[in-house]
Amino acid sequence: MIKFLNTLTHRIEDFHPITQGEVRMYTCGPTVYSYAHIGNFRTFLFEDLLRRFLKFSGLRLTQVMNITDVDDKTIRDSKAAGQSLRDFTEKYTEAFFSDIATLGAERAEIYPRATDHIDEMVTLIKKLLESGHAYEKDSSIYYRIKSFPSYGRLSGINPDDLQDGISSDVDEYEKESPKDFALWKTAKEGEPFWETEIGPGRPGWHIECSAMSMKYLGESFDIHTGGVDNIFPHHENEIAQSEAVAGKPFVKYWLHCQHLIVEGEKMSKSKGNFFTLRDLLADGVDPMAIRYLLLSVHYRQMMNFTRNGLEGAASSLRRLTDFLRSIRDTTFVEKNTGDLSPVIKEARRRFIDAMESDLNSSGALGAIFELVRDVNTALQRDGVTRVEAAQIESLFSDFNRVFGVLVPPKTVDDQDILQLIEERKGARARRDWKRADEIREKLQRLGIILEDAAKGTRFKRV
RNA sequence: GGCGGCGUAGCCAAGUGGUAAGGCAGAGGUCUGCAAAACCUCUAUGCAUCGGUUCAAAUCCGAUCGCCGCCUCCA
Repeated sequence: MIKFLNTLTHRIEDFHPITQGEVRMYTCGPTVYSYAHIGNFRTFLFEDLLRRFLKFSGLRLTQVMNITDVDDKTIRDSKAAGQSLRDFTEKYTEAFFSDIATLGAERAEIYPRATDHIDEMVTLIKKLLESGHAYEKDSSIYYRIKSFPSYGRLSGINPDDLQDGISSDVDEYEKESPKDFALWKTAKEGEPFWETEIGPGRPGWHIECSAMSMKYLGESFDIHTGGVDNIFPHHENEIAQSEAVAGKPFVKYWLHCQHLIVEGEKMSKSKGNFFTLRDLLADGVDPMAIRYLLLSVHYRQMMNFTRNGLEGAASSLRRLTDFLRSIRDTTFVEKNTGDLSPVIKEARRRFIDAMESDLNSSGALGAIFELVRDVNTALQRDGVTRVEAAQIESLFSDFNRVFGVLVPPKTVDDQDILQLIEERKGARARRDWKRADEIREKLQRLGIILEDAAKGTRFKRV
């Protein structure tokens, strides 16, 4: 049974999709005004892990991830760049797709752009105006929080307790209550706007997610995710908007990913610890090590992203890939002293149990690594049978369907490397260790590690 | 001020009542021409501190200390 901690109830709950066998999920996507940073990717990869595990569990899945391509920041920065909003956001949208592909994330079914759904948003706003949940003030339109009694349920915030800080009202527009939020912002000089039935202007941030999620997933759907910072006000506002229109529960399970810090400090541009994927790749970091590291810590746990951790993740990953290779390279035995089948079965059970427990990825990895040790021990002692090897391959294949951290080894059989290995083989046969070591060292300088195994010499890149 | 989270070895981290998973790093050993990989052994009588409940607590309760988040359209 899959269980999730539901932000809405603060409880671990059994997961029962609204329609049996089918999951409809909305994951808050990027605001495309710059390259996404490592913290953003933690959330996106958490969503990818969730996506993969739901599918692995046999559920049919429709995932929608929005692209926010109009808001204060995209407008501000496109202006600064001297580009149209569309051209500007297109650049970062493409960068986003390219980055998540590098990190091995599967594609969602639908990636709706906010600017392609202005009509849907206008329709919602009109309904909110008609029902008295929204009001117009100086040509902008606001949501009246007082009109929605359960406002604050998700975040546990009582609107009356909110500090009326000066900064909470950054808009110069007038509102009935400072806590009310903008659904529609009237057109301003020099800013993009849409000519609509509710006047010229642009949407507020929250309404896009209500409009697009309901359009593609229906008025009630199963899962909605995002970073913890979205709980309030973004997701709270989405609930208020959507339920006021539909009159039924908006989302059944809310899942929120905790933030990360970098080298023990909150990530910020001024501290210089603000990493994009490109920064890390330029530093020679393996994207799969980043993926592994980000997935290895439970998603609700604050994680500390460090250089040290990245190196550790790369080593852990290498242990897994080396293990798989030794399974593939080994000569099977007919019979061995210990039957591995129950061990493999137990590892699979523990892996799935952990993942079903609110995506306990650390526990799941623990199960995999224990199997690795047990099988390596068997390999050392006896060897494995063909049947056992097939069971291990099958488990690892399932593991990788969920984690997606093992990439097939590059099959670039570099002719020069093979030739040098062949030459070294001859040298070793002649017991010409000097020449053999020269070749090893030469290749090592090129990042090629030679390993002399029972079945001959093999190489890997570091 | 309001709401919430966290504190487990050098580092990362699982474990929410039954006697401390796992990974990385480190030390010693086995194997190997050397090396790598792998394996074996070692590395927390203890889970921030102090009390309490219990036959039994890292796990439940209370207090204290420390760190952090949200309440600002930052994942």
